[in-house]
Amino acid sequence: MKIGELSARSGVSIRSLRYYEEQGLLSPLRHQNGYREYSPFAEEQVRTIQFYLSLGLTTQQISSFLHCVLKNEEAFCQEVLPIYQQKLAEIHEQIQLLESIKSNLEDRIRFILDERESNTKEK
Amino acid sequence: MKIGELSARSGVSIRSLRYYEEQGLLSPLRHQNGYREYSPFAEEQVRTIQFYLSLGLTTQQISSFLHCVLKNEEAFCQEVLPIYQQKLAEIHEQIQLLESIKSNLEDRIRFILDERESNTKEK
DNA sequence: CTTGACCCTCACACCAATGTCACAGTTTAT
DNA sequence: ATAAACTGTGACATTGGTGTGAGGGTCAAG
Repeated sequence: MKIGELSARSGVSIRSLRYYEEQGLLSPLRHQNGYREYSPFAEEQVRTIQFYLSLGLTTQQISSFLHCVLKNEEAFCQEVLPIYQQKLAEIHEQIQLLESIKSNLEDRIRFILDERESNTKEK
Repeated sequence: MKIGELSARSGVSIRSLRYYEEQGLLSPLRHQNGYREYSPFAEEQVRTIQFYLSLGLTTQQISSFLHCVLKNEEAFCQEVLPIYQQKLAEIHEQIQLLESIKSNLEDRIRFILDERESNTKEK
């Protein structure tokens, strides 16, 4: 199938499909006219890529194990676990930061509301 | 004081001080030679800016209320509360997203480890 | 007067996936 | 045959605070 069809089937923009190829995640054949020809498996492959992207992995990380996970169980691919663990640590750190900002904001919002209330009563 | 001193006192890079000015957060006087002259209050002002930035606010948001909070109690400045609330909502959303990724990663890590273990026992 | 330490402005780089043009060739349908 | 619908490459924009460097004034101490 050609790129437009793959895009329609997978819901991923043509731009992104070309980008994935540039990053080594897809390797469609080429027709003599230069058009990309994707195998029927490409659709699932694209969904797999999208899934890993949704976990916050970069195309570079994905490219390091995609060839393996497409042919095997994920658990079989040694490269995956350390990347997951590293990503989990990053996520954890980001959550910590956001939680601390959240507390800070909540405190200050509460303070402002309290302040307003006491000023209202005061009068 | 000149920019180098303010930078040293506040711990904020010269580059950032100039950027804050460009964004309307600081308005130092200028000497005839073009050098910026900061008042002694600038140090606290810069710390205030840094604090709001650490809450994840943009310079644009900060500029909308900085003039007020520098002269009044924060609770007095009407512009602050809606910005805090909006920011809190964003943070909340981001945390939700990260938490869902985190669960996903944890599940998959657990699965991989389980898989390895059962394969080990199997043999 | 010269050296070194400041200061100035302007501008590109960054991070990374995606959107969006511009411009051009190909195929398909009318 | 011509227009519409695809496809190709290339390149810039996005986000926003900060780093960094070029190229050039200013000033104080030796």
